[in-house]
Amino acid sequence: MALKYSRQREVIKEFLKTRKDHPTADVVYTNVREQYPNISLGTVYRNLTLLADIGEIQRLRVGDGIDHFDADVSPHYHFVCTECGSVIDLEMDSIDNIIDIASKNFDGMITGHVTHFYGICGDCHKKTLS
Amino acid sequence: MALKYSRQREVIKEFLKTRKDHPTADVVYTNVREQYPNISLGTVYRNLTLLADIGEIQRLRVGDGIDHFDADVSPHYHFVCTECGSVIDLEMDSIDNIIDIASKNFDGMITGHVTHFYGICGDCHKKTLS
DNA sequence: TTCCTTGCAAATCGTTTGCATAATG
DNA sequence: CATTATGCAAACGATTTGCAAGGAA
Repeated sequence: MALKYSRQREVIKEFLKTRKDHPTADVVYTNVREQYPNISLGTVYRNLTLLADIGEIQRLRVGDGIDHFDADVSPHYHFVCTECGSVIDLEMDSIDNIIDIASKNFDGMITGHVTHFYGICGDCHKKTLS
Repeated sequence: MALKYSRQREVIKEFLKTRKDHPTADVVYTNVREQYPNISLGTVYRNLTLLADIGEIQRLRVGDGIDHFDADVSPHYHFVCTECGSVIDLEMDSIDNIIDIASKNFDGMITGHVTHFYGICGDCHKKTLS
Protein backbone atom coordinates (compact mmCIF):
# COMPACT_ATOMS: atom_id res chain seq x y z
CA MET A 1 0.00 0.00 0.00
CA ALA A 2 2.98 2.34 0.38
CA LEU A 3 3.08 4.96 -2.31
CA LYS A 4 6.11 5.09 -4.56
CA TYR A 5 7.24 8.02 -6.63
CA SER A 6 6.21 8.08 -10.26
CA ARG A 7 7.13 10.66 -12.82
CA GLN A 8 3.83 10.10 -14.61
CA ARG A 9 1.83 10.87 -11.51
CA GLU A 10 3.73 14.11 -10.96
CA VAL A 11 3.17 15.23 -14.53
CA ILE A 12 -0.55 14.49 -14.27
CA LYS A 13 -0.85 16.38 -11.02
CA GLU A 14 1.12 19.33 -12.35
CA PHE A 15 -0.95 19.50 -15.49
CA LEU A 16 -4.16 19.50 -13.52
CA LYS A 17 -2.91 22.41 -11.44
CA THR A 18 -2.46 24.54 -14.54
CA ARG A 19 -6.09 24.12 -15.55
CA LYS A 20 -9.13 25.62 -14.00
CA ASP A 21 -11.62 24.12 -16.44
CA HIS A 22 -11.88 20.67 -14.83
CA PRO A 23 -10.68 18.44 -17.69
CA THR A 24 -11.80 14.87 -18.29
CA ALA A 25 -9.43 11.89 -18.14
CA ASP A 26 -9.15 11.92 -21.89
CA VAL A 27 -8.21 15.60 -21.99
CA VAL A 28 -5.58 14.96 -19.34
CA TYR A 29 -4.26 12.07 -21.40
CA THR A 30 -4.05 14.06 -24.63
CA ASN A 31 -2.28 16.97 -23.00
CA VAL A 32 0.12 15.05 -20.80
CA ARG A 33 1.06 13.00 -23.84
CA GLU A 34 2.69 16.08 -25.37
CA GLN A 35 5.28 16.20 -22.61
CA TYR A 36 5.28 12.47 -21.95
CA PRO A 37 4.57 10.71 -25.26
CA ASN A 38 4.67 7.15 -23.94
CA ILE A 39 2.14 7.50 -21.16
CA SER A 40 -0.88 5.26 -21.52
CA LEU A 41 -4.55 5.97 -20.94
CA GLY A 42 -4.66 3.28 -18.29
CA THR A 43 -1.93 4.99 -16.31
CA VAL A 44 -3.80 8.28 -16.50
CA TYR A 45 -6.97 6.66 -15.19
CA ARG A 46 -5.11 4.76 -12.48
CA ASN A 47 -3.40 7.88 -11.23
CA LEU A 48 -6.44 10.11 -11.38
CA THR A 49 -8.33 7.53 -9.35
CA LEU A 50 -5.45 7.17 -6.91
CA LEU A 51 -5.03 10.92 -6.46
CA ALA A 52 -8.75 11.33 -5.92
CA ASP A 53 -8.76 8.52 -3.36
CA ILE A 54 -5.98 10.10 -1.29
CA GLY A 55 -7.65 13.48 -1.57
CA GLU A 56 -5.05 15.29 -3.64
CA ILE A 57 -7.52 16.01 -6.39
CA GLN A 58 -11.28 15.93 -6.69
CA ARG A 59 -13.48 13.86 -8.97
CA LEU A 60 -16.41 15.83 -10.33
CA ARG A 61 -19.64 14.33 -11.59
CA VAL A 62 -21.60 17.13 -13.12
CA GLY A 63 -24.27 15.13 -14.90
CA ASP A 64 -22.82 14.71 -18.37
CA GLY A 65 -21.83 11.12 -17.67
CA ILE A 66 -18.10 11.84 -17.91
CA ASP A 67 -15.86 12.31 -14.90
CA HIS A 68 -14.08 15.64 -14.57
CA PHE A 69 -11.09 16.32 -12.33
CA ASP A 70 -10.20 19.33 -10.25
CA ALA A 71 -6.86 20.07 -8.58
CA ASP A 72 -8.66 22.42 -6.22
CA VAL A 73 -9.85 20.26 -3.34
CA SER A 74 -11.18 23.09 -1.22
CA PRO A 75 -14.96 23.03 -0.92
CA HIS A 76 -16.52 25.06 -3.69
CA TYR A 77 -19.35 24.80 -6.19
CA HIS A 78 -19.55 24.43 -9.94
CA PHE A 79 -21.66 25.82 -12.72
CA VAL A 80 -22.29 23.80 -15.87
CA CYS A 81 -23.30 25.58 -19.05
CA THR A 82 -26.11 23.72 -20.81
CA GLU A 83 -25.01 25.37 -24.04
CA CYS A 84 -21.28 24.70 -24.30
CA GLY A 85 -20.82 22.22 -21.47
CA SER A 86 -18.06 24.16 -19.75
CA VAL A 87 -17.60 23.69 -16.01
CA ILE A 88 -16.87 26.88 -14.11
CA ASP A 89 -15.99 27.55 -10.46
CA LEU A 90 -18.47 29.62 -8.53
CA GLU A 91 -17.45 32.11 -5.88
CA MET A 92 -20.31 32.07 -3.46
CA ASP A 93 -21.23 32.09 0.18
CA SER A 94 -21.57 28.81 2.03
CA ILE A 95 -24.82 26.93 1.66
CA ASP A 96 -23.90 24.22 4.14
CA ASN A 97 -27.07 24.97 6.05
CA ILE A 98 -29.01 22.99 3.45
CA ILE A 99 -27.76 19.87 5.25
CA ASP A 100 -29.63 20.99 8.37
CA ILE A 101 -32.74 21.68 6.31
CA ALA A 102 -32.52 18.25 4.70
CA SER A 103 -31.85 16.48 8.00
CA LYS A 104 -34.99 17.81 9.68
CA ASN A 105 -37.41 15.08 8.60
CA PHE A 106 -34.89 12.35 7.90
CA ASP A 107 -34.06 9.44 10.18
CA GLY A 108 -30.63 8.62 8.74
CA MET A 109 -27.49 10.68 9.04
CA ILE A 110 -26.58 13.19 6.34
CA THR A 111 -22.87 13.81 6.10
CA GLY A 112 -22.57 15.78 2.90
CA HIS A 113 -24.12 17.00 -0.28
CA VAL A 114 -23.30 17.48 -3.92
CA THR A 115 -24.63 20.56 -5.66
CA HIS A 116 -24.00 21.99 -9.04
CA PHE A 117 -25.77 24.76 -10.85
CA TYR A 118 -26.66 24.99 -14.48
CA GLY A 119 -27.82 27.59 -16.99
CA ILE A 120 -26.15 29.75 -19.62
CA CYS A 121 -22.62 30.98 -19.06
CA GLY A 122 -21.60 34.57 -19.71
CA ASP A 123 -19.84 33.78 -22.99
CA CYS A 124 -22.74 31.81 -24.46
CA HIS A 125 -25.17 34.48 -23.41
CA LYS A 126 -23.18 37.12 -25.31
CA LYS A 127 -23.15 34.93 -28.41
CA THR A 128 -26.92 34.57 -28.23
CA LEU A 129 -27.31 38.33 -28.37
CA SER A 130 -25.11 38.80 -31.43
CA MET B 1 -41.81 13.42 -34.55
CA ALA B 2 -45.43 12.69 -33.71
CA LEU B 3 -45.70 10.25 -30.87
CA LYS B 4 -47.49 6.97 -31.49
CA TYR B 5 -48.98 4.70 -28.91
CA SER B 6 -46.84 1.81 -27.74
CA ARG B 7 -47.83 -0.86 -25.27
CA GLN B 8 -44.21 -1.19 -24.15
CA ARG B 9 -43.97 2.48 -23.29
CA GLU B 10 -47.17 2.28 -21.21
CA VAL B 11 -45.94 -0.73 -19.29
CA ILE B 12 -42.62 0.97 -18.54
CA LYS B 13 -44.35 4.11 -17.36
CA GLU B 14 -46.79 2.16 -15.20
CA PHE B 15 -44.05 0.10 -13.64
CA LEU B 16 -42.07 3.20 -12.75
CA LYS B 17 -45.12 4.66 -11.02
CA THR B 18 -45.32 1.67 -8.69
CA ARG B 19 -41.77 2.20 -7.45
CA LYS B 20 -40.45 4.88 -5.20
CA ASP B 21 -36.86 3.59 -5.12
CA HIS B 22 -35.72 5.09 -8.43
CA PRO B 23 -34.77 1.95 -10.36
CA THR B 24 -32.08 1.76 -13.02
CA ALA B 25 -32.80 0.89 -16.65
CA ASP B 26 -31.72 -2.66 -16.03
CA VAL B 27 -34.06 -3.05 -13.05
CA VAL B 28 -36.89 -1.67 -15.17
CA TYR B 29 -36.01 -4.15 -17.89
CA THR B 30 -35.91 -7.16 -15.56
CA ASN B 31 -39.24 -6.30 -13.94
CA VAL B 32 -41.14 -5.28 -17.04
CA ARG B 33 -39.96 -8.50 -18.66
CA GLU B 34 -42.12 -10.49 -16.25
CA GLN B 35 -45.28 -8.99 -17.67
CA TYR B 36 -43.89 -8.45 -21.15
CA PRO B 37 -41.37 -11.26 -21.84
CA ASN B 38 -40.37 -10.14 -25.33
CA ILE B 39 -39.40 -6.59 -24.57
CA SER B 40 -35.79 -5.75 -25.33
CA LEU B 41 -33.27 -3.74 -23.34
CA GLY B 42 -32.93 -1.31 -26.24
CA THR B 43 -36.63 -0.57 -26.14
CA VAL B 44 -36.46 0.09 -22.42
CA TYR B 45 -33.59 2.52 -22.88
CA ARG B 46 -35.25 4.21 -25.83
CA ASN B 47 -38.47 4.75 -23.93
CA LEU B 48 -36.86 5.87 -20.71
CA THR B 49 -34.89 8.44 -22.69
CA LEU B 50 -37.96 9.51 -24.62
CA LEU B 51 -40.11 9.83 -21.49
CA ALA B 52 -37.39 11.83 -19.76
CA ASP B 53 -37.07 14.12 -22.79
CA ILE B 54 -40.77 14.94 -22.85
CA GLY B 55 -40.76 15.41 -19.09
CA GLU B 56 -43.00 12.52 -18.08
CA ILE B 57 -40.28 11.00 -15.94
CA GLN B 58 -37.02 12.23 -14.48
CA ARG B 59 -33.51 10.96 -15.05
CA LEU B 60 -31.44 10.93 -11.86
CA ARG B 61 -27.66 11.03 -11.76
CA VAL B 62 -26.69 10.51 -8.18
CA GLY B 63 -23.00 9.88 -8.66
CA ASP B 64 -22.80 6.10 -8.89
CA GLY B 65 -22.35 6.23 -12.64
CA ILE B 66 -25.66 4.54 -13.37
CA ASP B 67 -28.78 6.44 -14.38
CA HIS B 68 -31.81 6.09 -12.14
CA PHE B 69 -35.36 6.97 -13.12
CA ASP B 70 -38.15 8.58 -11.16
CA ALA B 71 -41.83 8.81 -12.13
CA ASP B 72 -42.21 11.73 -9.74
CA VAL B 73 -41.30 14.81 -11.76
CA SER B 74 -42.22 17.31 -9.09
CA PRO B 75 -39.19 19.11 -7.68
CA HIS B 76 -37.77 17.22 -4.73
CA TYR B 77 -34.42 16.09 -3.41
CA HIS B 78 -32.73 12.74 -2.97
CA PHE B 79 -30.58 11.08 -0.40
CA VAL B 80 -28.03 8.43 -1.39
CA CYS B 81 -26.80 5.97 1.19
CA THR B 82 -23.04 5.48 0.90
CA GLU B 83 -23.46 2.11 2.59
CA CYS B 84 -26.19 0.34 0.62
CA GLY B 85 -26.55 2.69 -2.34
CA SER B 86 -30.28 3.18 -1.94
CA VAL B 87 -31.81 6.38 -3.25
CA ILE B 88 -34.47 7.87 -1.01
CA ASP B 89 -36.81 10.85 -1.41
CA LEU B 90 -36.34 13.66 1.08
CA GLU B 91 -39.20 15.69 2.47
CA MET B 92 -37.69 19.05 3.07
CA ASP B 93 -38.27 22.75 2.80
CA SER B 94 -37.32 24.53 -0.39
CA ILE B 95 -33.70 25.52 -0.82
CA ASP B 96 -34.27 27.36 -4.06
CA ASN B 97 -32.69 30.44 -2.54
CA ILE B 98 -29.28 28.86 -3.16
CA ILE B 99 -29.71 29.92 -6.78
CA ASP B 100 -29.79 33.54 -5.66
CA ILE B 101 -26.72 32.99 -3.50
CA ALA B 102 -24.89 31.38 -6.41
CA SER B 103 -25.94 34.08 -8.87
CA LYS B 104 -24.52 36.93 -6.83
CA ASN B 105 -20.97 36.94 -8.23
CA PHE B 106 -21.69 35.19 -11.50
CA ASP B 107 -22.06 36.86 -14.88
CA GLY B 108 -24.03 34.10 -16.62
CA MET B 109 -27.60 33.08 -15.96
CA ILE B 110 -28.34 30.30 -13.50
CA THR B 111 -31.61 28.55 -14.25
CA GLY B 112 -31.45 25.53 -11.98
CA HIS B 113 -29.46 23.32 -9.72
CA VAL B 114 -28.97 19.67 -8.92
CA THR B 115 -28.49 18.67 -5.31
CA HIS B 116 -28.36 15.34 -3.64
CA PHE B 117 -27.39 14.46 -0.13
CA TYR B 118 -25.42 11.51 1.09
CA GLY B 119 -24.63 9.74 4.33
CA ILE B 120 -25.97 6.69 6.17
CA CYS B 121 -29.61 5.78 5.85
CA GLY B 122 -31.75 4.83 8.84
CA ASP B 123 -31.68 1.11 8.05
CA CYS B 124 -27.91 0.91 7.64
CA HIS B 125 -27.40 2.91 10.80
CA LYS B 126 -29.48 0.42 12.78
CA LYS B 127 -27.47 -2.48 11.37
CA THR B 128 -24.24 -0.78 12.43
CA LEU B 129 -25.45 -0.68 16.02
CA SER B 130 -26.34 -4.36 16.21
C1' DT C 1 -49.53 3.75 -46.79
C1' DT C 2 -46.81 6.54 -43.87
C1' DC C 3 -43.65 6.59 -40.38
C1' DC C 4 -43.12 5.58 -35.49
C1' DT C 5 -41.67 1.65 -32.72
C1' DT C 6 -39.80 -2.76 -31.93
C1' DG C 7 -36.43 -6.79 -31.22
C1' DC C 8 -32.06 -8.12 -32.03
C1' DA C 9 -27.29 -7.73 -32.35
C1' DA C 10 -23.43 -5.10 -33.11
C1' DA C 11 -21.23 -0.93 -31.93
C1' DT C 12 -19.81 2.83 -28.91
C1' DC C 13 -17.95 5.18 -25.00
C1' DG C 14 -15.88 5.84 -20.66
C1' DT C 15 -13.39 3.19 -17.57
C1' DT C 16 -11.10 -0.90 -15.46
C1' DT C 17 -8.07 -4.80 -15.33
C1' DG C 18 -4.58 -8.78 -16.25
C1' DC C 19 -0.11 -9.43 -17.33
C1' DA C 20 4.71 -9.19 -18.17
C1' DT C 21 8.20 -5.59 -17.67
C1' DA C 22 10.31 -1.40 -15.62
C1' DA C 23 11.21 1.64 -11.85
C1' DT C 24 11.33 2.83 -6.86
C1' DG C 25 12.78 2.22 -2.03
C1' DC D 1 15.02 -7.81 -3.29
C1' DA D 2 10.31 -6.69 -2.36
C1' DT D 3 6.87 -4.03 -4.01
C1' DT D 4 4.62 -0.49 -6.60
C1' DA D 5 3.89 1.49 -11.18
C1' DT D 6 3.82 1.15 -16.18
C1' DG D 7 2.36 0.18 -21.12
C1' DC D 8 -0.40 -2.43 -23.75
C1' DA D 9 -4.37 -4.67 -25.02
C1' DA D 10 -8.26 -7.06 -23.80
C1' DA D 11 -12.39 -6.85 -20.97
C1' DC D 12 -16.11 -4.37 -18.92
C1' DG D 13 -20.67 -2.25 -17.95
C1' DA D 14 -23.91 1.06 -19.26
C1' DT D 15 -25.97 2.93 -23.09
C1' DT D 16 -26.77 3.78 -28.11
C1' DT D 17 -27.62 2.58 -32.76
C1' DG D 18 -28.46 0.29 -37.58
C1' DC D 19 -31.52 -2.46 -39.65
C1' DA D 20 -35.31 -5.18 -41.21
C1' DA D 21 -39.87 -6.31 -39.56
C1' DG D 22 -44.17 -5.01 -36.91
C1' DG D 23 -47.86 -1.86 -35.45
C1' DA D 24 -50.38 2.60 -35.05
C1' DA D 25 -52.64 6.53 -37.35
